[in-house]
Amino acid sequence: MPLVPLPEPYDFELSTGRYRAFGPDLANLWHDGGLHRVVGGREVRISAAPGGVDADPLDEGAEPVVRHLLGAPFDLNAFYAFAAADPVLARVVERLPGLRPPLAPDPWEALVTSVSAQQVSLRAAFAVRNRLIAAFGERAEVAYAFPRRERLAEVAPEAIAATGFSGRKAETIVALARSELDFGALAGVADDDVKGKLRRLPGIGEWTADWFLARHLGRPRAWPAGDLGLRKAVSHFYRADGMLAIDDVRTLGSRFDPFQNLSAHYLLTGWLVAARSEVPP
DNA sequence: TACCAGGTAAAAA
DNA sequence: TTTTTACATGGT
Repeated sequence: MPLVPLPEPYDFELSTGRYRAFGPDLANLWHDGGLHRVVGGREVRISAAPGGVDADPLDEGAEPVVRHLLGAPFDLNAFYAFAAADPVLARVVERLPGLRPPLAPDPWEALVTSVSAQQVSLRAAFAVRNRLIAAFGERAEVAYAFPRRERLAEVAPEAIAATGFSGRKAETIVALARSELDFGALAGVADDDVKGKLRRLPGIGEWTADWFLARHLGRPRAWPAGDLGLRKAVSHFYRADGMLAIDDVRTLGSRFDPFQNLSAHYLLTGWLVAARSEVPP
């Protein structure tokens, strides 16, 4: 089988939890113990393997996408050494060994995905986004290719709203698709400038720009301070009671420098796990 | 039935 | 300048 090596430790099940926790994601579909995604028009099945993952079929050009999808750019060992100095973070990290946050391989998909999650619960976001994918994406075997930017550039906002997006979000997505901005080129741009360019687009605020840095570009210092889940997680682990204000979360982020992104992912996942085990069935 | 959920922009105060 | 409101859906 075609092995894609990943640095140890790596826990495939734990790391792909995002694609199961809030319902299925038709473009990154958990199916029969593996993660299915369309890469270059062909569906690839990714499954756990010693030393990394198996990816089948693994065409030339698919391996970088798979590696990005699985969060290969993150330096987990450096982060673990860093986290050991913070007793609170250390406890969270110890309970999640091998968690390597997945990254959205495509900038367009990352942006639309974040827009879909603005304001609403992730379950609602997944449900609505799946309808967009089914309506405008192309199905391969079990998974769908995420709708292409060129495709959504030519549809009316009303057609997107018909899949469950608010009228405002539907207009945001069409405007994104039609904008002049080269999303791929943002990979070579500094964090603050990426945020500046994205925030000039209608419907894109700081939260969406922060998650683009965190979940697509994998920037080490990305810290979505305005995120409700992160606010709850940080408040849970670093404060006895009450919820921290956004500005307090932003300030607290410097404590994790230069590992804000990994810290955010570990705190969010740790909080999710803790919140689940608190409530008896 | 209400109310909240990984926000944003525009209106009102 | 700061605060309030509309937005659409899914889960509880």
